[in-house]
Amino acid sequence: MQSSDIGAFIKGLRENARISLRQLAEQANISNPYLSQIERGLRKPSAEVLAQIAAALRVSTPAMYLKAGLLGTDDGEGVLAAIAGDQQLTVAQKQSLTQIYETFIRENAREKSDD
Amino acid sequence: MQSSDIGAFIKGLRENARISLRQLAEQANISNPYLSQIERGLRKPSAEVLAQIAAALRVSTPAMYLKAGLLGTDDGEGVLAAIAGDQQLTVAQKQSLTQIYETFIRENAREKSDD
DNA sequence: CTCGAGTGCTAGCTATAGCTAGCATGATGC
DNA sequence: GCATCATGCTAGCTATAGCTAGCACTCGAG
Repeated sequence: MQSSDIGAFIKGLRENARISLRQLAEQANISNPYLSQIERGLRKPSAEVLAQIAAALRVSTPAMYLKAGLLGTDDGEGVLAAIAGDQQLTVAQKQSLTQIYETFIRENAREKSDD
Repeated sequence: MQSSDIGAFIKGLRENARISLRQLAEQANISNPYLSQIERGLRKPSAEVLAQIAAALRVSTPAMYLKAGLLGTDDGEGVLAAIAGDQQLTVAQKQSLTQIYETFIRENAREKSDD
């Protein structure tokens, strides 16, 4: 995912939400010229700014980070991040989910190598 | 989690790993003065730098982000979104994980209302 | 003693994230 | 026509992330 793609991603979400660039910038608490530059790929926003935009667009922060390349998809970090950060889960439940997830990944990797 | 705490967290991991500041900086591909400043809370590293340090210390990127305050603990829908977006999972596995997650949430909600 | 290697740090620099002030354009109402 | 509001954008600025050059210190070997 290149930085220009995160800009297009944000712009697409904003247009789907039918709000103007200024409205989103205000809701995300960043300046509208800066949001314009982000959408056009002229600036590379920090994780904090991405999190603010994600909140304003009602997208989860991990999903936004995934799109921006700050979390990878190859080693299941997106899922593990979300499990780790979920406050509704107990520690034991987090461990269970993590182990189940890793078991699935191992099965899939084994099936792949069997091909 | 304040930024000075992420510095102490990194320093603690490094000391546990018994490597020098220069060794970690080299493995993380950042300058050693900068790593020194990060550990002492004088600089606020970007998510990319945190990910590099995490990889060098063999800590997952999401765990590092959590410590740095870049991932929160409140967004529960992130788990479902991350499961849905994970390319390594089959459709059946996604359904299983989703159901298990939702079961856990229901159990926790019921226990809460019993209190 | 000196020298070399290792350690962590300081000072000052460059590049850029994110901002403010303000512009250009279009639409609407008088 | 003008004024006002909304839209997205440009230019130039400030603060700081991250760097290089080099310092001070410790330890061990000769």
